[in-house]
Amino acid sequence: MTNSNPESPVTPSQVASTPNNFLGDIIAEDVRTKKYGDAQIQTRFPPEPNGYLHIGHAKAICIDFGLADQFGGKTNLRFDDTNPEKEEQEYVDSIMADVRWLGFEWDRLCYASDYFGQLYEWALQLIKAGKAYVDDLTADEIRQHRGTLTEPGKDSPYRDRSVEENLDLFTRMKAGEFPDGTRVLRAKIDMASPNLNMRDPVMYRILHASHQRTGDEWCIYPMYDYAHGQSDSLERVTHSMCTLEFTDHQPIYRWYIEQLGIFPTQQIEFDRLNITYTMLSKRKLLQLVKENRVSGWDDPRMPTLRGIRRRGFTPEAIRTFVAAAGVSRTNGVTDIEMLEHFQRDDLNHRARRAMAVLHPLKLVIDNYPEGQEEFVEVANNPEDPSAGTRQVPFSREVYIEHDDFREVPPPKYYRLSPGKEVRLRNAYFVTAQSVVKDAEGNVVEVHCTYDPLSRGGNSPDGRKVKSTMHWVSAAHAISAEIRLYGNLFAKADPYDLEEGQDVLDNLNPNSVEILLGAKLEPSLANAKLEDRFQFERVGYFCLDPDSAEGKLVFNRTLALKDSWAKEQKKAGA
RNA sequence: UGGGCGAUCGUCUAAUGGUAGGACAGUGCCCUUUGGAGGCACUUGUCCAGGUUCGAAUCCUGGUCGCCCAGCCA
Repeated sequence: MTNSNPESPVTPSQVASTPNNFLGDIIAEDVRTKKYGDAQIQTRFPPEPNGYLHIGHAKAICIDFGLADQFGGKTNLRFDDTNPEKEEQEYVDSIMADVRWLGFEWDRLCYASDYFGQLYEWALQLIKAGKAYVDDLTADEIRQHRGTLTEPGKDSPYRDRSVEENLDLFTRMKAGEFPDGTRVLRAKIDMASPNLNMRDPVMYRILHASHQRTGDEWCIYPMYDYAHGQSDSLERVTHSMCTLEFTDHQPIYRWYIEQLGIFPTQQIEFDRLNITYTMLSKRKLLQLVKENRVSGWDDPRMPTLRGIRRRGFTPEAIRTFVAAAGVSRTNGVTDIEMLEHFQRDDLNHRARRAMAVLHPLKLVIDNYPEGQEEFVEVANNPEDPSAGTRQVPFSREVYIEHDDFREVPPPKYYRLSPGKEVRLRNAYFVTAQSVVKDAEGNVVEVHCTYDPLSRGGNSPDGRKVKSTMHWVSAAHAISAEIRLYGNLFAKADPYDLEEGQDVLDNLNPNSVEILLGAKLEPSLANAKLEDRFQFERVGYFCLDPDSAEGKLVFNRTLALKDSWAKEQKKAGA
């Protein structure tokens, strides 16, 4: 993937995959100054297994794995599984699969729960050093004692218990002698700190809950803030990248590391990925699934990796997009068009072309012999000659897109209309002659004549046509269900709410449109899952797993850019 | 309001005291057997006010605006 030879061609995506950013600058400097001696660069991707990964995680993954790779280091996948009440094996499995799908492989597979024993020992050590105490205050009382943003907190009345009493109480907490919520272990730091995170943070809470990995071995569980920094330290993570909201937690991690005298990991924060028309709250995403507002975590409208994968997005495009969007410390919102651009760019180069008519209109070629059929040769991908060609059947009756014929053409309309000659792609020139209408006056059939000399799509006399249209032979067409997807949210900023509204009130009511009458060229009957196609002049599509024997379902990944639609919009405006 | 973080084209992001550049979006033209793709061109920006300096997006001072923090969530 890296290219050190300046003479050899470098593709734009390669350039985009190794951008300069402030994280790389920091690591490069640390490598230069040998801050960690001869130790390799070590990073980690630390998801909590309480939901499916989404495009925002993809950014973190690309940063964690990408940066380590760039500097010859390694990356661990570590599950931050310190809250058994929210975490499930299902999520662990999906996260591993999704990381691999994105194209990354971890060095070590770790769990914060691997460190429960060590963390407990360290807690004992802190108690013995007079740096931690058991607090009997209720959650409510602890909150009240914490103070506010502007007022300092108050010491708990249990803050000055003896080491012996703390040791006794904490070991009994572990032994299961106390009910949930009755006591916690807290770090003795500073109740007056302007950083609320430092006002004697809770280290352990009592939770008689079964953990997906440790079962019932523990009934006390460490808080994230007590577990995270030490987990990094234990894995000798040199650079621990995380999102901006954890900036205020750095002092806690450092405090534990200093008190314990263990390996000092360096944490560096970066901005979260935000995308227009998209919502990346794990909690809200869960709600969408639970309330059946979408078909599941893998609904093609979901911003989950599972969802966009089913929609037809590729790991390559996601990685290119993440790199292009960049990383900084500003809170911004990236235009979803940027994601779509890199996905189209990727698919344009790789996707096999096919012809599919979404809204069929029958076109009868009056001077084409009845009962005759022939095959025309079509390039599988004009962008890639090595993709070869295929034979597509042609006959007297074909389907064309309803929108490709206008009885009364508007200005700048290049497609078929009475008396106008156009090209049926790779086949023949045809000229519209007459129409058949139903009782309501809708055009239901168009009759035309063709020029037999224009076989393949060119006339020997050099005649030009203004438009080329896709088509499917009616006699050979296969049917399929087509699902057209749009943005899940109606507003660029889903959180742009009226008083009393919820973000889910901004869901786009038209985020999916299902077409049942589409006609496709027969070769599409052989489509397999993960195959990607460009239906020419329409968009990029992939086979949906809902497909079954004799029942094809295609998802539209993205529509092709449409300058005619833009033209119409301008005319209408 | 206490603390932390941040502010560069419409959007995202470079420039690390020395020509404000790229990508996306937009506009126009060219090309085209996909109104796709491609090519060319164009437009638009350093939050504000002072200061230091030969020279400031960058350094200093003071404002303004935005984000995060008061879970026994992560």
